[in-house]
Order: sequence, then structure tokens, then C-alpha cells
Amino acid sequence: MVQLGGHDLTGKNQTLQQLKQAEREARKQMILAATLKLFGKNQISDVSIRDIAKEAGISPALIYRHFNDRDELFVESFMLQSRDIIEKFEQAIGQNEQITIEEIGKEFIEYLQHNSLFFKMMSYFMLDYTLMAEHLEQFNETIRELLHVFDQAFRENGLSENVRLHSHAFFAALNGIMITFHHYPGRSEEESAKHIKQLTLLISDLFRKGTEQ
Amino acid sequence: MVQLGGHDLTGKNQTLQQLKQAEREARKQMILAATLKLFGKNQISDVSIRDIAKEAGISPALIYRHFNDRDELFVESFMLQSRDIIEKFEQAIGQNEQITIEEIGKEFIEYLQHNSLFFKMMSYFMLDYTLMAEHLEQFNETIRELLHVFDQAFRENGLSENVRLHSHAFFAALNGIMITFHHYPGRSEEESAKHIKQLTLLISDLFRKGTEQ
DNA sequence: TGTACATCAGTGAACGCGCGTTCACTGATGTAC
DNA sequence: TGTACATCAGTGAACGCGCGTTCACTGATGTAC
Repeated sequence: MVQLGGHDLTGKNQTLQQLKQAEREARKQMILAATLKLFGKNQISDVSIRDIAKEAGISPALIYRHFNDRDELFVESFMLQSRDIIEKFEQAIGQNEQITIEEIGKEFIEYLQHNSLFFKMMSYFMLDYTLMAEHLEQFNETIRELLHVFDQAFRENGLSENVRLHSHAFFAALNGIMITFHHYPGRSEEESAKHIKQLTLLISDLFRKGTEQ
Repeated sequence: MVQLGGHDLTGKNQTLQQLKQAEREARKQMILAATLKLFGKNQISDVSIRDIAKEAGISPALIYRHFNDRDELFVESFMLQSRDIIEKFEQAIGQNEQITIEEIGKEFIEYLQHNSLFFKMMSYFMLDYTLMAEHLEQFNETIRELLHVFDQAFRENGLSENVRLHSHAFFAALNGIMITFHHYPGRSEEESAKHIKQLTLLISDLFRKGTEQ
């Protein structure tokens, strides 16, 4: 008799096990979805376990049957969202046969603007390095994947030396534009968006010129 | 008899009043100094009123005789520190007769690195926009003053159009480098610093080339 | 088929804590007469 | 000069709150014999 943790895993019972497993997984996804929804609405540091439980329509205690602690839930939410965004971003970039530096800058910023959740989370993780320390490798991988897209674009545009360094610089510069000006005091959201667009164009232009040489 | 709020403000008494006022101001400065010291040691959001009181050797209640609430204390600390840093930065820049774009980039990043407190606070304020909303104008002025230094440098280097836009872009890009890579996972502080230096040089170079045209 | 037991998702209330802020008070100093 | 009063820096304890997390429990379902 095949046994695992006291469960019968043969025949009909195996399917039942699988169904239970699927149900459990579905519940977990609901918690993650509720978390992401609240991250979208509020400041990330203000989202509490009780808020999430309420949003998901469950008891706070149930969350701890799926995640060890708040940080783990937060990190998993971030990873889920990241994979989603990066995949979409890669697809959008992949459409164009040869993408210009301007286009990739514009696309990236637009992605950050339309998926402000990803941006919010990235800022949150970058500044709260105590949180990152434990989940470092996962976070790292996400960023690396993003940088890979930038690498490709630079190579396609004829850059052969210091490609990764250029990707880092471009990525950081675009991040900086968003962080510095997304809530620039005294400007409406619309004006901010326009200003960010202008700055992105300027920076992209400089990178294009730098790549041509 | 000259009276203000029940106090005699003439002759000898005026001096006593002034001394009292000075004493009060000195106490306030001690509180601000204690706050800044803790900001340097810990994450800003983790610094509590009780911590500050303990550091300053006073009762928590006394802090409320000098500041209306925690936010006001935080903002005043930031302003105090900012004025200090920006003045030092302006002096360092002012030494050179004609400063290059590379130099100003390098100087700025070095200032952020050696005064990580300023950088910490700027990030904190940029991301916590609810806090900023009320103290918007003060924060704004600080940043504007900093941008003014960048403006001058760009003008000295022959740029005549879109000067402020270039300042914004350069400032944002340098910020972005710091935020993205100051705690890049898996790197020592030293390695991070070196990497940031490299990226700063690359970005500065692009801006110089862009200015020359 | 019936019964005793095991498992486990799920719960509401409680624990223990630290927070920003306020309260009621003390004690030193100055002021009025 | 003495006395009653006002002012105000300063205090320790308390208020009220929300947090992450855990506890003790329920109830449905499956399992063993």
C-alpha cells in the first residue's frame, strides 16, 4: 500500500487527494489575490493580515495555514505579480522585430505606470532591505529576468561592450524617474505622467546616442 | 508697559525672556539631534517617539511641547539635515571654477553615500506621499534648491535649452542608481559602492555627450 | 451497516506588545501687592 | 520682606488602539474494523 503522511495515494483515493490538494491551492491563490488587491489600493506597509482576511472573507488564522508569516505572504504576492508583469512586458517587447532604445524605455515606464502595483512593490522591497535579506534570491532572479530584456535590446542596437552595465544604468535611471516624480508635489497625476514621459524620452535618447558610438 | 502674553518685555526682563527663549530653542535642537542620530542608525519608519525621548534623555511627553506630532518632528528633522547637506554640497561644487558633468555626478553620489541619512530621508518622503502632502512646500523647496545646483552646472557646460529638464533627468537617474543598487542583494557594501561609482560614470558620460551637441 | 477514531480546514477570541498621544501632577521660578 | 498666585518645563503613568500571531475549539469528512 502506497502511503504518504497517512494518506492512501492509490486508485480512486489518489484523485480525491488531488482534488483536496487543488482546493487547498485555490484557497491559497484567493489569499494572494486579496493581498494584491489591497496592495493596489493602499500603501503596502499599511496592509494588515486582518485587512487581507477580511478582503478574502476568511479568518485571519487561516492565512497561517498557508503562509508561515506576513513576510512570506508579502514576498509570494510580489513574486506572483512579478512573473505576471514581466511575462507581459517580454511579450510586448517580443512583438517588435527590432526594438529601439526609446521604445523599450517608453514601454517599461508605461508598464510601471499601468502596473503601479509592481512599481510599488519593487520600491517597497528595495528600501526595506531587512525583508529582502531572507528572500534575496527570489527577488534577485526577478530583477535579473527584467535586466535580460534590456540586455537583448541593447545588443540588438549594436552595443557589444559593457552590455549589462548599460542595462543596469538604464534600468536604474528609469526607476529613478518614476520614484522621484510619480508624486511630485503640486502636480496632478496627469501632469506627472506627462513629465515622466518627457524625462524618459530624454534619458532614452542619451542611451541611444551612447550606444551608436 | 509693553506686554506680550503676560510677560514684561522691557529692560532687564527682556534679556531674561530671551535667555528662556534660547534655552527652549536649545532643548528643541537636542530633540532634533537625537532624532537624526536614530534615523542614521535605524530604518526611519522604525524610529519611535519613545526611542527619541530615551536618546535625548527626556520624557516622551516633553517632545509634544516642541512639536505638534510625530510627522512635524520628522519633517523638521529632515529640513534641518537637508539644509546642512545642501549647503555643504553647494560649497564643494562652488570650489571648482567650472565643474564638469562627471564631477557633479560623482560629487552628488558621494554626498549621498557619505550622508546616507539624507538619502534615507529623501527616499522615505518620496515614497510616503501621505506624509508629504501636508509639508509639501517645504520638501519642494529643498529639492528645488538642489536642482538649482544642477542647473548651473549644465549651463556652465554650454547647455542652453531644456536646462531644468536635464537637471530633473540627471537628478532622477542618480537617485535611481542609489535606490536600485545601494543594497543590491549578494553584494558587500564595498562592492555596491564600486558598482554605483561605475554606473554614475556611465550616466554622467551620457549626459556630457548629450550636452555637447 | 454501525461505531469509534483521525484528520484537517476553518474559526473567533485572546495574547502580548509597542505605538502615538494625553493626563494629572510636581516643582522651580517669577510676579503682584 | 513676606505671601499668595501664575507660569511653565518637565514627568511617569495611563489611554486607546491596531498589530502579528497563537489558542482552543468546531464540525465536516474520511478511515478502520
